[in-house]
Amino acid sequence: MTASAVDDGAFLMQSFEVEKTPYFDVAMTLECGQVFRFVKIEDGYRVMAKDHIALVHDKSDRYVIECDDPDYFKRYFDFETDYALVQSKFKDKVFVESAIEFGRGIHILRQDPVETIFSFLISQNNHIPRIKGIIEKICSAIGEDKGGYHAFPTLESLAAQDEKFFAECGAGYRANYLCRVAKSLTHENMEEWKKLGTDELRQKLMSLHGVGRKVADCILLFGFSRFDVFPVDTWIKKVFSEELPDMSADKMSVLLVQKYGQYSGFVQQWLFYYKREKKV
DNA sequence: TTCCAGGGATATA
DNA sequence: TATATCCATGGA
Repeated sequence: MTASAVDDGAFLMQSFEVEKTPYFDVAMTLECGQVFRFVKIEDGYRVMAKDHIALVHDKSDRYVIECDDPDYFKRYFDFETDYALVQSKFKDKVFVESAIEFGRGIHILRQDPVETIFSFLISQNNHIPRIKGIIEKICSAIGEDKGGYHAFPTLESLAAQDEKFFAECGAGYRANYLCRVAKSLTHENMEEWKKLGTDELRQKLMSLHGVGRKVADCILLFGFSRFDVFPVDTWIKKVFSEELPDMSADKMSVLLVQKYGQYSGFVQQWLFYYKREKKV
């Protein structure tokens, strides 16, 4: 769908602007693998998040963000964090500094916890283009029709589906995970989960069928804004294949959090993007 | 055509 | 605790 096709939508009543700096780049932020519900439009991106939508227009000196809820997207894009300060903490790490130079404009999005749980369940052993397709099919099928786009489905509507539904959306063997997790989450209170410490919250997440340490850490980072995590996937394994040979992903994750501390999540994302995009 | 992907569950030792 | 195998699917 083109921008003009949705420009007249009743949901795009407000807009705000963000000055361009080296520390925020919409393309990097969306394309770095942390989020799956966005499409490229002529002058920027169309972003769907939970039940919200935004059109991000890339002007020469600024971004103009048309959306249904400016407060939601100001928080979503994380304009509060001082990324220059975070990046300044890693000047002495040679490889990390190269990765920062390459992905300087990445922000860690503040995504909806439930949407993040289902997105990263689908992500396991899967390619990013296909992950996007599966999520889109699920949203189109059972997400609320907002007039021009579909919201991410509510937990109730996800829990009402059987395994066959998720399989027909292309989820493969993960259909069983999605179905079971939807049903078990209806007994949980996300607001209470948000109050938990990182380790305790990880245990909660890993108790869900199909959620291991890596997926739990992605959910912690992107869905609960916990930065003291270091998700280790196939790309991060490649980054550390010489430094940490023959080490399990879980063990590597623990070790890397010890090494990079409270800002581990940022480091992980810079390295992931650098390795995957630049293929170094 | 084969390989591989933002892995995890399960069985086995 | 550590390792091997299986899992659906489609992009490259």
